[in-house]
Amino acid sequence: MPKATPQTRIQKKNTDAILEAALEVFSANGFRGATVDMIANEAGLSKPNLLYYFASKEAIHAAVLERLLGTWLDPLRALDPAGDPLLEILGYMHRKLDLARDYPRESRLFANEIVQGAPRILTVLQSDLKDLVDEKAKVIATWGAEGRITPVDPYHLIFSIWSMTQHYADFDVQVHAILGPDHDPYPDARRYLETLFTRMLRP
Amino acid sequence: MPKATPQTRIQKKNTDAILEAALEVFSANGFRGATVDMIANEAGLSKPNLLYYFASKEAIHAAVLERLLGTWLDPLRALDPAGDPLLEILGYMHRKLDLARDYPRESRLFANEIVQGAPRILTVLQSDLKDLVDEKAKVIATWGAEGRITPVDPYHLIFSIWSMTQHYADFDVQVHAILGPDHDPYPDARRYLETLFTRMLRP
DNA sequence: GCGCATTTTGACCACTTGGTAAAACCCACG
DNA sequence: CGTGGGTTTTACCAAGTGGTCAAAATGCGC
Repeated sequence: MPKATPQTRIQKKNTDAILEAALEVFSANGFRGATVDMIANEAGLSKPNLLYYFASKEAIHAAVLERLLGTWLDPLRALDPAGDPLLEILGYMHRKLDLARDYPRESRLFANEIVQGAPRILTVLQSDLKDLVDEKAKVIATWGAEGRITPVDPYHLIFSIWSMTQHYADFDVQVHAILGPDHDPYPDARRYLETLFTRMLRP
Repeated sequence: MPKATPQTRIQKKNTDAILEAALEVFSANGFRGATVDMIANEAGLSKPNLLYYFASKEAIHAAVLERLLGTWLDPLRALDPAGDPLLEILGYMHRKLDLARDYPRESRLFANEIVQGAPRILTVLQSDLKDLVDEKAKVIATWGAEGRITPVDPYHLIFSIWSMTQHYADFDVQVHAILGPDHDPYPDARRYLETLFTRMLRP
């Protein structure tokens, strides 16, 4: 087994290839639908070789999730209590929409996990995510109480930003089934969501 | 193999039990995560006995999906072009939210299927669903053009209703990870979504 | 170019899984 | 009764799966 922190050039190259391949395969098939062989194949390695770098299928999945978690939480972390309320919320929505457009596989990976009960990340949701959301919900509630935006339930405001932006990544095939396969939904989505949040929140 | 349309009392009882069990198991584990044994067990039958009623795992899945499709499209079908625009859209949103609350397994079944590329229902989405959405989008666009509601992109309006309401069923464990396991989110969600759509759409 | 640690492979295993075959069972009807 | 249709079970595959292991191949510092 290689050391905990990859050191040699070849270790870094292979672990990177494995994580990239695992993201591709897990996001497209879910945990149980993915096989170690698929991931090894996608990474250009043999199955035993892949298992030389990661102890098990679970371990690969955990590593992929952990690597993504930061990226996934950053847009909310960046919501600035000192900024202009409406612009801050619109900015958060824009960052999440960009994330859905640029990292759809990551979005689908989380979606797969959570739809099936989040057995592998529930504790992280209950600690890190909850703490972060509680903190930012308080900020938004204050803005509402001060009359700087329309007072709305801050938790459900955050849920609505998550759901509407991630929808374009997670339900991508449904969106394209309706709008046509060549239609890029993101420009219109951006305009629509801007209108929606602006009209709802502007005092 | 039993006839195409169940006739005997015992056939009806067993096919019903199988479809109910399959909904439970498929929605909780996805297609590949579900096993025929799990479904048989949940239905109180042996595996070969279950396969006496349905030719294959795929056949069970197809039957469950088909049975649900009507239920899933009805709320949009009921949107009345002759009604009051804002009330019609709010009514649609309410019906979808009630569906998420009362039929979360059905919602998750679709979510699982679509997140993984909808391999088994893509054609239905491209025909039945698309036609219905096109029709209702035209109605909403007319309301906007007539100034009876704020003009917004009707397709993205429909997407936003889907995503925000289904979020409470599909991402249920995440919602509860943040709000606490005993918190019922639906009353607050209803108020929030009413505010959101009313403020966005009221001319 | 030598020797050692790292990396890769081929062969293999135990277990799960979807599905089958045929015998056994049930039970309404004559 | 008893018999014949529908129903259920027992025993069983073949394929696929996650994972192991020892040996072979390959770097890489000296």
